Amino acid sequence: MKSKFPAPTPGRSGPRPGQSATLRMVAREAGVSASTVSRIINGTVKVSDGLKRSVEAAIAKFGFRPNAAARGLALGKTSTIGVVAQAIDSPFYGEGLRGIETGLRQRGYAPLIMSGNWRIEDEERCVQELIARGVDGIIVFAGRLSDAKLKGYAKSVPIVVTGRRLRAPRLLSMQIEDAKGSMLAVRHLLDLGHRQIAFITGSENHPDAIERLRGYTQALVEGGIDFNPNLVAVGDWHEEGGVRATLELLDSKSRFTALFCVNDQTAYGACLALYRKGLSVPHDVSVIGFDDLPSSTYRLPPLTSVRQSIGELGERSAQGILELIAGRRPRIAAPDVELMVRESTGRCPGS
Amino acid sequence: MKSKFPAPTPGRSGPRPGQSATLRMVAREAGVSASTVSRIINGTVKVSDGLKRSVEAAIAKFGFRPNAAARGLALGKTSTIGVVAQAIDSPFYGEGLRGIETGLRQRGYAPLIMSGNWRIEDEERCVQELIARGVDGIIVFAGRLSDAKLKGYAKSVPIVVTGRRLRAPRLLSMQIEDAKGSMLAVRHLLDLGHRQIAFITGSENHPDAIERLRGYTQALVEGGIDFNPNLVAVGDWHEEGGVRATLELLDSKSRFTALFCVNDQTAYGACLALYRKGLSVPHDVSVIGFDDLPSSTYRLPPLTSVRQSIGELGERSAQGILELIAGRRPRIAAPDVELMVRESTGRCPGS
DNA sequence: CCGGTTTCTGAAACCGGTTGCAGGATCATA
DNA sequence: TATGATCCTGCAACCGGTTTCAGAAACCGG
Repeated sequence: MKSKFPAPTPGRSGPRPGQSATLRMVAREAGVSASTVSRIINGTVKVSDGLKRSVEAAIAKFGFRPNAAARGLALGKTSTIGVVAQAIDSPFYGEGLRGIETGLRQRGYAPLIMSGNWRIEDEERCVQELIARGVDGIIVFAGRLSDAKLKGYAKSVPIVVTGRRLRAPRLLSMQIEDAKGSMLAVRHLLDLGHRQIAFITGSENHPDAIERLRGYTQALVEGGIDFNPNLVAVGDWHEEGGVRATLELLDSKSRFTALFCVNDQTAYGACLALYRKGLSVPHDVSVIGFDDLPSSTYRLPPLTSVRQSIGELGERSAQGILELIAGRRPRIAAPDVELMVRESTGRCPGS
Repeated sequence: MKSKFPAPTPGRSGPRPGQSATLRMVAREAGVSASTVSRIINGTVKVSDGLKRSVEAAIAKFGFRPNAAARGLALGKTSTIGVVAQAIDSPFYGEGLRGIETGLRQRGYAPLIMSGNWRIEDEERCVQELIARGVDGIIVFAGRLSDAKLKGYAKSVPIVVTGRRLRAPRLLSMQIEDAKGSMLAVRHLLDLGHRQIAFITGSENHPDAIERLRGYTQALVEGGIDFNPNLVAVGDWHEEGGVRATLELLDSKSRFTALFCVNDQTAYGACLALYRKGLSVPHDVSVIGFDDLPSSTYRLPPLTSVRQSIGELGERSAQGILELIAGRRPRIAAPDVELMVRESTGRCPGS
């Protein structure tokens, strides 16, 4: 009953030259059964010292590493966490992914990253693909997927989602304090004597953008200033949108001495546009961003920004998903926002 | 002979609420055998129309997606490509990873990304871990691992490595034309009348840094200028190193009117340091970077840089690894370097 | 109307680890 | 020394797909 079954010949590549060793090969080499080797590797039970030594020798000899697919199949887990990002190449996501990787690595998990490209259907495809790949959990980093869908998916796999507030079993959401961050920024500008403060938002219907706009208006009102819709322009979260929106603002009749941008990349664009128009930051216009990307420290001038430590958020997401997997109900919140004052903001010219 | 074997109870989580359907469940529902369902899904053989329809109905009903671990085990492949990056959060790698993901996605592969953190031992751990996870191939994006090790690993799995030239079976290397890029940059500066051109390198023993330095000296020599070691400073590939190195250069007695940096991030730091010292770019000093990161277009002033389309490099790496997996010997080279002239370079003040 | 194809379909082996159960060896106790 | 408790280890079932082989059904021409 050994091998009536002919070699399966997977694909056309044939048996690999360096074909990795199997558990049974190690077992045969060490003169024990596969179960014993497995138990030694996982430390499931104690085995006699002699055996242990010889098995370890055999493992070393073959350079054996248990096949993850087989192990995953048997255990029903893959030690892999799916991550849905939106654009793997944006500095924002880069930092978050680093945090996630760091958080997962130390527990023996690895991230399987996919990009949603800000498209709801791409995102959905990602989630399904990840589930099919049997990830043990999914982290949705700032997605667009509907709450209902997310809850539904949470039935088949634990989910951590950032950027919204949502309660469901086996799901953890972490909301950045967008409004609070905006208020910090605007208050800082008010303190500097600015009264005409413009705002460049992201895509108009994006929840984060909406919240940040809300914080902006609220802080203005608290400062006794009327909200002026002409001082709000629409960007696209990227530098390009920042340039465009800033030019629009400058072309409109409304004057402003300070500019608060929905994120740092938008602020970068804004600074460039101001520079093109011969305006100096912060002399003529103060500029504040949101996110505090690492490179903001090195802008000219260094950009004042609302810090929301994305890296930390990533690490916490990782921690959260692992807790969920362990069956616990984690109570983890996003890190606090905080204003990093640098050189792109200064006293209002006239004041 | 149904189930004398008690439920294995994987972990403590028990059977999941939304436990995904299995092939046999679908088969039972459709009144056929598992083999038939498998064949229909993979299109291995033709089946009668009626069966096909009812099986598809059953699949849809359960929302069935074949378990990737099981499939991987049976097929001996995982449709996953391991990627060893160095720092997932650097803009450089971000762009490369996007390219890789794009290239893989369309062929049904997904990247499993790990960070080597520029440490050779981390990198090695990554590669081993990836192999254990049964990836079908590995892309090493600008690594430090020795050529010999790499060749060794290539015996167990196809490898694409960027940033060096190396020939081995089942291995494809793609070398960026570092020296050529440097020469483009320096020649541009020479054309603008600069004669004192400084250079900030990366970590001193890094192959890319060495090559870029070589291109720099060669272009100088061709321009009839002696190489002056006092005009070379050491950075760390990051903004911080650029700042430090620039300050060192300024403090030294050697004057310079142009500054070529080993990469864009270093150039960002250099610009900041110049700004701090009251020097204007490009009025007092011209600055050129290398990589042409997306954000370089939006620097103040927009940075002149040697473009080496990392995204394209990533896509080609993806294409290369898939070719290797298919058993072919791809002939793919890195994209050409090209100088993007922007506003951080201008005519030499005195000329 | 029958033997020979051709086409489908199902049973079962297999991928490579994990683990419940049971049997043998070892040890302690009466 | 007999006997029950404790340890250790091997057998074999199982995870969930894939694939070979063989048998059944449908189709062919003679």
